[in-house]
Amino acid sequence: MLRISEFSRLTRIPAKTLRYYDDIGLFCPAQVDKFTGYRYYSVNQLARLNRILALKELGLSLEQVKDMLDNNLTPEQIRGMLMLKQAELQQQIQQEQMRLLYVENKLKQIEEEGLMSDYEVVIKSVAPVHAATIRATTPDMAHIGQTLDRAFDTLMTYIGEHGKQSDKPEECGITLYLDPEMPDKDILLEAALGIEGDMKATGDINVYTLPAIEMAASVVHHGPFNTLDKAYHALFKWIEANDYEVCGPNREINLAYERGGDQNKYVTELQFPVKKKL
Amino acid sequence: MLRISEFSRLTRIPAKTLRYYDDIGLFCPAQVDKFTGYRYYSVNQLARLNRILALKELGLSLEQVKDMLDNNLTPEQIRGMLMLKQAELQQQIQQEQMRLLYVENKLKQIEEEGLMSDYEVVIKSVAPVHAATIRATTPDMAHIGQTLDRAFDTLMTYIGEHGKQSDKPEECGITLYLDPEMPDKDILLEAALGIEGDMKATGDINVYTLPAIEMAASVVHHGPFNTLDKAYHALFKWIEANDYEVCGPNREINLAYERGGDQNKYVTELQFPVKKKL
DNA sequence: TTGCTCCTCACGTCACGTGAGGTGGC
DNA sequence: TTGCTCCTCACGTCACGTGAGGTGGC
Repeated sequence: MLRISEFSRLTRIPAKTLRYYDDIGLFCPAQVDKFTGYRYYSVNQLARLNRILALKELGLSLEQVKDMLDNNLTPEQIRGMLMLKQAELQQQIQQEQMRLLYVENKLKQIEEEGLMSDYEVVIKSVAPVHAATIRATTPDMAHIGQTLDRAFDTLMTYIGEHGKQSDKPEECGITLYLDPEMPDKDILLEAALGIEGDMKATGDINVYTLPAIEMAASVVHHGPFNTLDKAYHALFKWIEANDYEVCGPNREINLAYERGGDQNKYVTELQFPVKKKL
Repeated sequence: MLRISEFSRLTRIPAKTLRYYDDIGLFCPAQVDKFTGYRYYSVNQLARLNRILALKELGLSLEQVKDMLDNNLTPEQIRGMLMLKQAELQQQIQQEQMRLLYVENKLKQIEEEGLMSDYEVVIKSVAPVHAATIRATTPDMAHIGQTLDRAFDTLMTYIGEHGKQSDKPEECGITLYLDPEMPDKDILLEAALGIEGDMKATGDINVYTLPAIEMAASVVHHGPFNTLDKAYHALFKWIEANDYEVCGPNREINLAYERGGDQNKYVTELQFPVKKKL
């Protein structure tokens, strides 16, 4: 019989850990002195301990290891647990590789642009928006302001007469860009305002639910619209560098906007639906 | 100003998490009602929040994120943190890939041999052993028992006269196999017994410290020596399947052995120094 | 006998999640 | 007014590590 420190030295498992395994009933000493509480281990216990260590190495929790060893599971159950673990590990590896790419790109960015950039891109999901919308075109970005003002005016008037506007800040001014950019072509866009309850559509006005976006690359721009291109640029660069690709029409969300108000107080979120390449 | 639930919906961060970030001083509401304690957030806070989320996505801890945002670190410090994280991630990925391989092989093994095998291989380190040793050769494995008995007898006698034997169970009978297997050649081996303190060498007896093994693939065999080949077989198979390679002389450790005693009570550990391929 | 080893609490870790129980706001 | 939202504890998670304070073994 070996004392805990001897068994610890033999197995290279810290004594504290052996005590812990005893506490949770995973691996108990062959014998415990009734009076002193001293734990005594036998070399025959190495079989079980090695089984535990091997299963732990697979990434299973101690709870799962205990399950596998004590509740003699069917081969099917064991296969099931291992296959689940396999899938988990594959996912984790993917995630870590993504993180690694993030870190590498952040390092590059710091070298190129110095310290932290003004635009931090995050991946988020976007909820569906029940909205009234209207489509419009504009020949170039220089006139987009007027086009949108007119579109939103029409929408507001219509909603005021036929229903109720949503008061959620993220639904109070959404612009969708429907076409991928085409030089020498009009830009097709859709203005949308969230509404509460149902409402009928008429003529130019559509009423439907903008779909949720599972994965949107999002960036927030503070300040006037005429510097929005910087935000777009940062976003494109990030998407490219981190192996995403755009997979749907992008949106602009007016989070703080007042027509004629102080443009420095504007807050606009850009959302691009994306998916991982490959 | 937005209430916590609104800000939570907008950012897709659970309210509980926002409260937690407030608690730890990482991200506090723009305003807190003195009487009700209600938290109020502003869309202008999105800049900081996104910065936090982006850095968190890199795998940094909230503590580190706070550091980077609040203690305006030098670019060099920030680069340092990111490069450290990069190295950590690379290591983690390697580890997970190893685990994945373990799981896959365990699945294969279950298919081939049914449920759990008798031999669980673990990777462990082995401490250096200060020992007296003696070399011997044997023409084939059939005569190894006698060869070793003689070698250990000689050692014991010598140690009894010139020093003191170690009482650590893992040092009471070590056999090293010095040659890679060569058919038609004698097998060269070295018997070693741990000793306490120093001791002079004479003639055939060497006194030195068996080196530590950083990574040893280890398996424990219970029962008579004539079935040890099963343990060897399991070990070789495991090493091969999991992309390790042997990188030094292997050892047999007698953990429970009594000459002429009940062979079913024998416990023997096999240790192969290994390293990862590639 | 003295120092060594072992023992049992109890608390900390990390980023929250999960109630419990209570109060303000509309 | 009623139900909804928000608040603050307090506890749990996972696999231990880190003391504190005390006792048996050689």
